[in-house]
Amino acid sequence: MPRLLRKNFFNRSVHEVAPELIGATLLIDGVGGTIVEIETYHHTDPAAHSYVGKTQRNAVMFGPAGVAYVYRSYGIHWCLNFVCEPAGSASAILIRALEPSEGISRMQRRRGTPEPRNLCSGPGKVGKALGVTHALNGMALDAPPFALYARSRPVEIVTGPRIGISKAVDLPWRYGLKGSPFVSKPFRP
DNA sequence: TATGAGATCAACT
DNA sequence: GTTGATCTCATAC
Repeated sequence: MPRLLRKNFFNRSVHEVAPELIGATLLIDGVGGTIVEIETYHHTDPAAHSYVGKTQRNAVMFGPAGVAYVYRSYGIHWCLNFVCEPAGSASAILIRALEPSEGISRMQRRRGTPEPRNLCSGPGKVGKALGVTHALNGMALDAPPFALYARSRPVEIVTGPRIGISKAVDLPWRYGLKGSPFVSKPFRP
């Protein structure tokens, strides 16, 4: 049986947590799969929502670790983050892509496409496929509807610059599962 | 394969 | 009024 990740798993720096999340399994209401791509954001990072201080939108980033931070992206998409580090550090990990494994038919229905490689290959797609909404903002990651399982075998990790940002574009804070065809964009060798 | 527009909203200038 | 931690579809090469 896989090991359930508890809240205190997130009570560390995003850069300690991130590599351990690659290969872990994320389910929401029984739907999801293996995490293959994430990005980290930190309060000292100009690209982070929390960089400019606490606002109504990013408030949960300033609270305890081990909860979800959900925000509306481009007015269209819901994007899911995991809040890390002790309270007040305002850092989080953006879930960018999954390899679908559970509830695939529900994801196909929500996404309107049958292609497994296209179900969760981007933060907005993950949000839609897993039914993420604002209602999940601030909710604990170790209680329903969330379920997070540690990876059961070692994985090879690749890193690179983050995607879709205009500040701090060179920081290599994008993490991926090496060779996975389910990432949002290929990692440069 | 690559580039561009439109969708749509909260935060910020 | 402008800008995004984006995606899809259309049109062009």
